[in-house]
Amino acid sequence: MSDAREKIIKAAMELFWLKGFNSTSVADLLSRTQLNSGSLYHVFPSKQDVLVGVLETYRDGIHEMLFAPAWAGVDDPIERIFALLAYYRAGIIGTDCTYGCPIGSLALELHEPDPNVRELIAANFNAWTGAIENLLEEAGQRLPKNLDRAALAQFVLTTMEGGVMQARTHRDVAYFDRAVAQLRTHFDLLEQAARKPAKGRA
Amino acid sequence: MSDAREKIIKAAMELFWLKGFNSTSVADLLSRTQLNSGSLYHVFPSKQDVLVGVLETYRDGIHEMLFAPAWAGVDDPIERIFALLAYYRAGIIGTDCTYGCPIGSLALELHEPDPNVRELIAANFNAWTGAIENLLEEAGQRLPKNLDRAALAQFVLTTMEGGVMQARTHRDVAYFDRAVAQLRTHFDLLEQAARKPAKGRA
DNA sequence: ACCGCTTTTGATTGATCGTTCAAACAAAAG
DNA sequence: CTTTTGTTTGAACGATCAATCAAAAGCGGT
Repeated sequence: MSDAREKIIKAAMELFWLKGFNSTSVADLLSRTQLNSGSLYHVFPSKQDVLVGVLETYRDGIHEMLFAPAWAGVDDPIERIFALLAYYRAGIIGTDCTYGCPIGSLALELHEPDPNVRELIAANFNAWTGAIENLLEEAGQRLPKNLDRAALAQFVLTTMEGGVMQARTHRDVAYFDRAVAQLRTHFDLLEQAARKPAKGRA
Repeated sequence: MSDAREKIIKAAMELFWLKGFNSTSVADLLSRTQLNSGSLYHVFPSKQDVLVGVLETYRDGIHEMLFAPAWAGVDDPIERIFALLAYYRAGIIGTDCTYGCPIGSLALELHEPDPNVRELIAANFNAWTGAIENLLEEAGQRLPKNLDRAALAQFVLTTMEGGVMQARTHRDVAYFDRAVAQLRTHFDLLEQAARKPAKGRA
């Protein structure tokens, strides 16, 4: 079986993340994997198919690669949401505020993406927000009954992506922290509103 | 005086927005402006300096290019915030959900940006959030006294960027709308909290 | 008309891009 | 050993990239 495929995917995951898709050349992938071009093109029809493989790997491995480490030792559903954000925070710190979400960066870098690619990026977002939505449902009556859980789950992703973008741009985690703090306030206010009869909209 | 510079900047603003910086070739700029390469390189030392010019133009023109049209006929400070978001919404609709924030896209596309470029992107974000912060201060006692206005202003940008990213990825404005709706809820809850003695954190 | 300076022309450069393919090689089956 | 099938080699291709530069053209001042 071709372990070449795995080597390429692994290298591509890192290089696309570090340099982006367009700025990563096939030559970069070859030198990183110590393969020859023919081997790559024996496994992947084109560079774009490498990207497809990368996105599929992220999508299929989101639990063991992302959620499992982020949620280790955390059981409370709402705290798991903020534990996930804390996990991204660690990524920001660990890269000297250079961190970018691998999916989000691709989402904005690829301006005229292949339909397959765009749908795979969307599928990654769906896997992410879907897991958050489960946590929100698990939170039950702690949140307002009529709250749109899917919308709030998307909002958590919004906060993460927007916070990462600004932290990276300013080279300062504080921008991410402030975004998370605002989201925490939002959750606090929602929990507060769930406790007493709703007065405003929720 | 060189109107070549203006022509190039104008073309680059559109092409960088449509295709991104890396995917826009100097040849693209030349064919769009009907100039020769020598003319471009007479005015700009390199392609990157065109990007610098574009970012400076955005930064210097943010009021007349963005805020003025978005805020026409809207006076209430908080409604101006949502009028600005509605203006982005119009951009999403007008591009068949292909719209990306010109600055945000560059922020994520450029992985190892020149320090000048990165600071210019940061300056654009600062100009944006600074204007929002002014609106929040203008809102006065309608918001909790101890609310961190700068943090909330950044959160508005976070919401816009994250919402635009998701709407574009899913090719569906609803993702942007839901993000804005969550932010509206957040503002409602804050205004509500400002009215009565604060119970939770704010 | 002439000068000095700015601007434009556009062919050309060398580098790098993604991709190809005939040939060599490896491994398993007959 | 022979054949078949799958995999790797790596030089080469044409396209495209950002950037160059000597020569030509424009132009205000005298």
